[in-house]
Amino acid sequence: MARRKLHPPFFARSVHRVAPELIGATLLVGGVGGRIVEVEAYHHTDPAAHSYRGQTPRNAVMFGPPGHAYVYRSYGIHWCLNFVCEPEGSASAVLIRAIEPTEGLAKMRRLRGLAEERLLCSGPGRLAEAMGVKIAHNGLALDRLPFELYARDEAPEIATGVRIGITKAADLPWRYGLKGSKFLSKPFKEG
DNA sequence: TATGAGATCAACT
DNA sequence: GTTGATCTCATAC
Repeated sequence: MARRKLHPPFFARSVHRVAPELIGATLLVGGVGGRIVEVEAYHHTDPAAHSYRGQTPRNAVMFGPPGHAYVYRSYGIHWCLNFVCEPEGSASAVLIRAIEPTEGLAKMRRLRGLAEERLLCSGPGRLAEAMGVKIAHNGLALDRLPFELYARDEAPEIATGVRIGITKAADLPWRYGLKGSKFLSKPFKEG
């Protein structure tokens, strides 16, 4: 498989361009991971975004340069992985919601304490646990280990829909997924 | 299939 | 004190 690395300029654009282009890309953390099949875009003008109300210690990375990882704790227990986008200071990010596991299946099963492959990485909290992502990854550059990001070979069919689990700006269609994938956290409405 | 509780932390009221 | 970019397990239909 031809592997083209994703370089920092890829992320120095609008989240709304970056998010759909991440579908089908390969993400590895510490050598394990797979193909990204579901993401959501969060822009700082968007009431659902952590950055909407300005900078705090938690979301500071979102206000830094693009091409870095923003990791936060969700509901007190889970870790969620985001990619910071756009030029410095714009404070937008793409939430990685689901991955089709291809590399390091055994290690990810061990980290998740789980046998079923379909549920390994199908959800933001799940994929973070499977790849061992935690607060130590907050602020790390995405073009350096332990992160590895590779561009997709061909543009896949993209499904779009409303984002999941939010109450503010819940009608914005900023969720993107690989059409027909079994590894989505939730199916997209048929279109 | 569907709802409900619990885990547990940062930000906000 | 409440809420949220969540998930798992339990109990009820």
